[in-house]
Amino acid sequence: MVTLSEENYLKAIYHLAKQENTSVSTNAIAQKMCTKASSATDMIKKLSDKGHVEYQKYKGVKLTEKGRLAAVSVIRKHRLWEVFLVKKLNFSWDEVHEVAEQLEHIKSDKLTQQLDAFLEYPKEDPHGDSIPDADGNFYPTKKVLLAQINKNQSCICVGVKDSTTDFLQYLDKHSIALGTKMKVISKEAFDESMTIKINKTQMVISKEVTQNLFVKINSLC
Amino acid sequence: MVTLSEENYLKAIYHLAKQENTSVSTNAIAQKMCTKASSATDMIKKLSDKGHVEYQKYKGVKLTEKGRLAAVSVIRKHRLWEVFLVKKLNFSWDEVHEVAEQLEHIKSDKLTQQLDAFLEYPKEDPHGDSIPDADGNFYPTKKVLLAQINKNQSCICVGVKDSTTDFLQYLDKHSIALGTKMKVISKEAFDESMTIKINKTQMVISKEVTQNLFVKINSLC
DNA sequence: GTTTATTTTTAGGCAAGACTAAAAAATTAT
DNA sequence: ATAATTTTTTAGTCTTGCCTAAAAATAAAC
Repeated sequence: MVTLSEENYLKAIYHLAKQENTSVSTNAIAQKMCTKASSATDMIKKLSDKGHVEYQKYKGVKLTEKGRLAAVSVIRKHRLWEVFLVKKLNFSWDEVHEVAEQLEHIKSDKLTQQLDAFLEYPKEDPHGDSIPDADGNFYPTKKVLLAQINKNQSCICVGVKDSTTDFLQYLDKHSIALGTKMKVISKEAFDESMTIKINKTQMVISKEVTQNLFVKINSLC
Repeated sequence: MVTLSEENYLKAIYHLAKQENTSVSTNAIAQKMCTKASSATDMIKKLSDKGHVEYQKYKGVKLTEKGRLAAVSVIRKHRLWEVFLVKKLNFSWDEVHEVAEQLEHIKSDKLTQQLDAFLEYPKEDPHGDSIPDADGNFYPTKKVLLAQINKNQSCICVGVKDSTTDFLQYLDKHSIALGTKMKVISKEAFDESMTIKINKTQMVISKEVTQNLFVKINSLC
């Protein structure tokens, strides 16, 4: 049995290591969890005892396969619930995270499985992040930052890098959502701003936006 | 802020007092919560400090209006989630309770409200129990036990009194579910068993069943 | 290659929620 | 009405997850 707190630490470690299984420092974990380093050390010992991480004093931690699966299971649930909230309950991008943080800890294999089916096996959450399958495997999409798209190329919004409320609200305000198609009209060398066309309307977006919006190249047009 | 544990105690007290606001004993609470009386006393003090119950030493507790609303809010969420699980995720009667026990503690007014709308404002959960509205008001259905239905009367199954797994599985096995229409063919004075007709098939059911199945009289036939 | 700064760990405490054992109040029986 | 029994409360402990302060290990600076 893995506690709620343990699940949150595992998730934090997973995200800090970002797929590669690099070693994660105690301080980094403490910072991500908004606790003190001593609290992180306590939890690290517990996770180590339970076989979720490999731990050597002063050397940081690495997730074991057991720990990775536990973390990915939580991430899978989090992302499925986000899809549910947006698709079925009309939540907007910036409202889902907090609730999904709670829902991700519900323990019921049948629930997760049936929810997945009910949502018709989505591959990505509303922020464009890949949803792992029940075995913990990801099928990542080849998303790139909008900044890397060339003039006259078309693309589809598939996610965000920065997921702060400010940015998500900016996008909502300018009618940019997951699945929105856009075409790059021009790029300014000076400030790296970009003019894009969505439907019939053109708009200028700053470097900050182009570097935080993930898109998939739309090969159809 | 009301903790998970506090919510569970409030719910237990509410159910023990069963609508009327009668006084509930420490022992009864402890038993319902599967803890010891001393633990119940501890929590009672905390709930009293927070204004959720009126408490006098050795005299038991009564819910305050604040406490009642907190309890009903949890019950509302529990029952809405049960409807969701059965209607949308194909859970059966006897599988929902455990999961709903977890989901009922998710804190998000918007979630509850949107879930209610998504389910099209159900009035009853899969066991036939009334779902309170957002203000904590119940609109109870006039359900009666099947035992009280007269010969040749028709009725619709709306719930169960005994919600043990054994009973729910018995019902599943005999194709009796929420909404199932049935007609009383005959009643035996000897053992209080009953012959009922569901669709075209007749079956004999024991006193134990008739006294644990809630039905609504079907005035249409 | 010491010395200084940073990171990490240890040690000792605190609050929540549970427990056991014993004391106090209330209830029941004689 | 007093004795016996049951219920409830108190007192003291335990575990989880957090904290602060101090010690130990590592890393950086000179």
